[in-house]
Amino acid sequence: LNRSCSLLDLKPNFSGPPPAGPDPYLQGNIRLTLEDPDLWKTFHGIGTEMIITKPGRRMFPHCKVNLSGLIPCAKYILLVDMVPEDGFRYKWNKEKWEVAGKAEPQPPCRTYLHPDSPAPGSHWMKQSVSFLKLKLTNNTLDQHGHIILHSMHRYHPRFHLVQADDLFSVRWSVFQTFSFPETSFTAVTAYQNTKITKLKIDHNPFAKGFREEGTNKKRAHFRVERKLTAKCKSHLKNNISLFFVLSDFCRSSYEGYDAEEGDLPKRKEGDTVKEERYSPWAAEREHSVRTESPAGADHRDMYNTEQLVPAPASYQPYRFHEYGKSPSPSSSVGSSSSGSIRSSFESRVPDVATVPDHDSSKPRTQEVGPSSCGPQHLPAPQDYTGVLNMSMTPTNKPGVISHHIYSPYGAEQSLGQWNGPGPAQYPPPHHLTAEYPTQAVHHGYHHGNVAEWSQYPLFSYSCW
DNA sequence: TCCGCTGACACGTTTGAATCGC
DNA sequence: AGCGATTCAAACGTGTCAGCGG
Repeated sequence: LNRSCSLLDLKPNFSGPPPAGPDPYLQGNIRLTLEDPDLWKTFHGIGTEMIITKPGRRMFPHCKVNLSGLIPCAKYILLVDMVPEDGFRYKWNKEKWEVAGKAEPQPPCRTYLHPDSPAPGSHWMKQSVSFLKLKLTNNTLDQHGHIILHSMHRYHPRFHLVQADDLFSVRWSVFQTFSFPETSFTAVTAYQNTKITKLKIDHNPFAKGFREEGTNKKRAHFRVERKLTAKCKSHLKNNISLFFVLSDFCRSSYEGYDAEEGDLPKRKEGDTVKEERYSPWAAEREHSVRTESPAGADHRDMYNTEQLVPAPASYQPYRFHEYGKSPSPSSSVGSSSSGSIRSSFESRVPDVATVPDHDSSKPRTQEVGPSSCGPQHLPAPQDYTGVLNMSMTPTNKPGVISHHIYSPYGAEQSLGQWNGPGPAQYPPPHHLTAEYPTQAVHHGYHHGNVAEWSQYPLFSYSCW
């Protein structure tokens, strides 16, 4: 059932020291499968939307993957970032998505580091890996480390698996990238497609209160009260008698209620979702038109692979058919390649934060699960919990990379072993936006020394 | 006027501390 | 005293919707 992709190619990030640990050859069977692919496909068939809010909003469905083929004893780091699907902004118009212009400048690029990282392969493989706590925000000044996105823009999550004992050795490590077409979504501040709303309510336990069975009366009552409150505020502000307020409310509120009841049959149409399986994004995903990509990007990906897992043939072609005339600009480009696993040599710079001064002798307080792999002098997993901020911050120490790690589980601890900017863990907002060097994207794999590396953000290729 | 965004709200789930029984 | 099961309240996550503002 699971969608999966096997490692088709494997190369070290760059010509640095060889990967620590076992022979990379042994890693050729690594598989990363998306859990609950049917649910994702159901959403994708309609056109997944993800709410983004200032305080941050979880994804639903949330990213959950299974890993296999890892070396049980070797340590791995698992990351997720969000990649723009294309260079456009969209709008919801008459029950479909339309291009509404060029994409806005890319927000500060962040990567979410799985809280368990780093952990041995046995840990990653023993159960599914959930990114439940990953949050999306539209607040470009966000200080919590959530992934920043633009509303009305399309993205898809991308998973990065790095074999590394810790974040400090990531640079010398092999990493692979995986993505799944059906996980693409449009970031929105309010749902546009009512079918998506219905799907979310039906499948998300937290939204159980909005399901049609049972609680309608309560919510209707709630709406009435809200309406009264709003009207009272409004009318009182204008010194209008409460008598008229109430009489007006009594009329209009029930009109509203009736109208909603009348809407129910429309909502029921959502039940036909499965029959109507289509996607506003049709075939464009296959083409991945990144029309706004920096020139020359194609030459950057020499040492990494992205395992793009296309939807099954039975799934995507109909979308292509249904939306062949989609206004989406990419739908008219290229051809579908569904039906086979594709390894995409997407341009990117495999730069990962590295701190040379890491004290490996520091006592460890916790290991990730039982391990029979002998002594491992590694930081406690939570040390790296959270999100990597891709922004660059001036540091006092030459050669120190100042990627910021945000941790929803303990910000203080998360950076405990980094020789980064210290108190500037949450840098002034201007660091978040202005210092993302797009030029870094073009010079990925020739790093002479650590100081030079510090110019480059982690996975900067994802932002253009 | 339109439309995207925001914040307050009710409802349900999750979490963790407190309590109880063995 | 220690452990596991249960209870309960606070925290959190959710979609809704009126109002705001560009």
